[in-house]
Amino acid sequence: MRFAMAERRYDPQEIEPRWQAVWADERTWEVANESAADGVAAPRAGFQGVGGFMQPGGLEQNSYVLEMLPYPSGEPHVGHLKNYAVGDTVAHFRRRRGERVLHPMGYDAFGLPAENNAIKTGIHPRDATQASIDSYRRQFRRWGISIDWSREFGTQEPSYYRWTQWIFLRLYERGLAYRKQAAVKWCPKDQTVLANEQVDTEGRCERCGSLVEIRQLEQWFFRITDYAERLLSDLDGIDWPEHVKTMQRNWIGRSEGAEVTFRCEELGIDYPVFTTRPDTLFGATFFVMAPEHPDVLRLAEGTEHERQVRDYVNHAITESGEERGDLDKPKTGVALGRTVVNPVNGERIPMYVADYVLMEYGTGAIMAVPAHDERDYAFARAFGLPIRRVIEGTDPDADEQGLPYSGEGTLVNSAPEFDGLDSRTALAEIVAWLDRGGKGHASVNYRLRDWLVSRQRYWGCPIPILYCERCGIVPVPEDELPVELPEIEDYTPKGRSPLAAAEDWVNTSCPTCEGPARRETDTMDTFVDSSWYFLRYCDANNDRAAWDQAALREWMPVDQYIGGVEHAILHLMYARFFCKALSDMELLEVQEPFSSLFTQGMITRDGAKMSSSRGNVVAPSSIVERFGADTARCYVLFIGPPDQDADWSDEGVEGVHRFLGRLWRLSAEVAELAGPPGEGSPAAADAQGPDLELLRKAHWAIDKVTGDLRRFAFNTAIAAVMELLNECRRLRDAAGTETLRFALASAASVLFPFAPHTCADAYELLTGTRVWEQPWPEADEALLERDVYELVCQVNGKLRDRVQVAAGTSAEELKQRCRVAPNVRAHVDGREIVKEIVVPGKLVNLVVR
RNA sequence: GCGGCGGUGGCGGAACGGUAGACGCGAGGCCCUCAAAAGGCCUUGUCCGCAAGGGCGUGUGGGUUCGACUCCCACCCGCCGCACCA
Repeated sequence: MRFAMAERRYDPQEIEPRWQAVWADERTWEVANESAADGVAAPRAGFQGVGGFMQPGGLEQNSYVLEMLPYPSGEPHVGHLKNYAVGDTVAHFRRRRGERVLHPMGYDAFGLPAENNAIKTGIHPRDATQASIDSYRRQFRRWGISIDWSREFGTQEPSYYRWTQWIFLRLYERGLAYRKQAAVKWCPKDQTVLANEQVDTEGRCERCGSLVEIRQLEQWFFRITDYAERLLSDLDGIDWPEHVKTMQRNWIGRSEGAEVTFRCEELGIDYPVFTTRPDTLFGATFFVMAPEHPDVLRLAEGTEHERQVRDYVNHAITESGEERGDLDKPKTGVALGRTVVNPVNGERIPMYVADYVLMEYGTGAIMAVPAHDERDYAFARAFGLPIRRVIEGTDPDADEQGLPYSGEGTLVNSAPEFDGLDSRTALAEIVAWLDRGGKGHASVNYRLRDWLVSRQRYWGCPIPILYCERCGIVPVPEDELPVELPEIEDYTPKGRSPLAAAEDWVNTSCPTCEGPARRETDTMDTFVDSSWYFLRYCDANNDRAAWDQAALREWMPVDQYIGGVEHAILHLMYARFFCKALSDMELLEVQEPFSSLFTQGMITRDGAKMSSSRGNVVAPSSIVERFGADTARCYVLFIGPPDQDADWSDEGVEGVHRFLGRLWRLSAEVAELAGPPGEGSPAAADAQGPDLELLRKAHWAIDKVTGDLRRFAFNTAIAAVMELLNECRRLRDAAGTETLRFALASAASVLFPFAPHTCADAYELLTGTRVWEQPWPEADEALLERDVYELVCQVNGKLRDRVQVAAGTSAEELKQRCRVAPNVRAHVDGREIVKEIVVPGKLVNLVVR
């Protein structure tokens, strides 16, 4: 036994802070802007910068690796740990491959939890937020994440939100920020309005779960709908998970069709409707408006239905989204006592109000074609309205009972010039006919609504707008930015922003006419703050501008973005919109912020989401204290494929910890035994026996980890290093110390992105050098191929034997070797070989009869 | 209802159409120790068999193939989106 066992203890609590101090002192992970003469710190003199050694010509590629910024509340949870473990691994891997990597950190620090906490405790949101930020920063540093801390900021800092306001004003100038009166979604618990995206399917606030109410309010919106088409089509060009793209496509909800005008002759008003099936126009037998439609009451006024309509509308608009959205409930509605004229045939059809028509979509009114639409059909049956078939399906059997039929087919009962046409042709011709007569036109409709950004809350970015009695809406002049949040006494929301109570702050004078003016008291949706933070990182310390274009050119777009799938629509769509809008203003040169997106899966415990109410929360800090940061990081990556959900296991953590301990201890022992590094590196050419075997395994592992890192298969990458270490342990007595040194150094080198402290330490013990300054190792192709391998011998596809053969053995020879293998003979004897399949390097399959 | 993802040992999970179960956990046996902790060595899909070996095995049923966890068809189950979007 050459090695004394377990003499040295693996002590991450000593190792990890030691290396963290080196990286902090030397500012190892900072990158300077090449373009910049601004505030971004340049690396310390004398330090070459990571990657510089790889491409002496200075040809390094810049790359930008970013994890979604955290909302700081309390201390980070395991979801953060996984998020930053993935990002840091990617960042390290890219650096070692010669890229200059921008890997910054910040905090999405405005938001309701801090404000609600202030209401409860009286602690200023600013102070509570600052405490959380400090705690997050402390943890991230303790995790050893390779952050460029010189670019850190929080979105609540005036030096940041000054530029959020500046962007708001740019959007306002362009007409992309506007104010309008609308039916908006109001959360009664959070006491603020919400954007459509922030209300879930059941009509609940995505933050607190309360059922939202609808209110008529005048609010600020961003005109994201102007970008619907580009937001949709540009999805094709970005490397994002398909399911995220699908979710965005569904959310944007593009549909092609036509807008057709129906005229109410009694009142002389035109009502356009959107339809995707203008080919069914002749089948329209009634007309339906949403209860929220502004004309409904006016239409019914003076008719015998007035009272009924009024009652129905009142009921419908107070009904919750959940009740109204119930698909199983029978259709309800009330006749308006008015008619509209179908433009294609001049028919007068009755008007109804019904809650199955939504004000938010299309024009808030529809033509109803009961024969060819399920919902209209249900309504027609309930109200005894005529059903007229105008499309005959292609399937002749399904016809008579087959209503409603929503497929394509041949037109019937329409007009002589259209009857007999197939629905597609008819659709085009009918639209053309409408267009000629000024009765309609082809049209594209989107489900996407404009982004409501006003919030009636305190702890957010003030909207930089004034209301002047004389001049109306006046933007705050740029040189007066930021409009800072005033100090207030009472955060309690009262249906309007708490800022409204800050009289001294609210009352100001108009910059144009110098008359009295009042400040906008709403703050911005916090998703505004996070829609551009990745731009600010590129030039984080610029106090003259939001950014310098040259800085953006250097880093944007983000090469690899990493975060949770819960932002698939919200943040990821808003950020895309900002990019497009800013680029139209020539403030930015990219159209898409995130070239490549990775969405990590959730970590659950006992199959359930971790939450303090369930009491199943695993605090990363407790894991780090017990096992060290490297164990915590490796574990969350080893647990399974990183894009899938995974269940936490305490035993699994211990397993990873044992592995890191074995790696470190064996490295320490080999380093001690082998003496100072440098001399006698193992030459592959003359290695043989166990040395060759171990060398091969090392190169195999290098190759495997490299490939796995490229495809984000972190779990199998770690498994490969485990295999290499197991091989080192198996051969520790048989192989030479230099071979062992090489094998262990290789293990430490490729595991460094996952477990940077342990690997930096082991690597230094073994080689006397800093692993992060070494280029990523390359596997020796020659050593990846075996000179002997195990040939699998199958009979009728079943494994019957294995034989050792030399690499390069001919197919004929392989067949022969297979045929004579003892257990193969037992299965072949007395039967006829009808076919022999040879897969060189793998197997031979004998087909017998 | 529509769309997406998934279903493999006791558990988490591996497997370019080519040895199913890598790696880890757990479990069992053993070593070290006065003992414990830590560490080390071995076994571990399942059934039959002393063994050699054989049968069965990747949600279900079909198909393609010399060969299917992998490809095709039809289902079942679970999770996640979306859903009266005209």
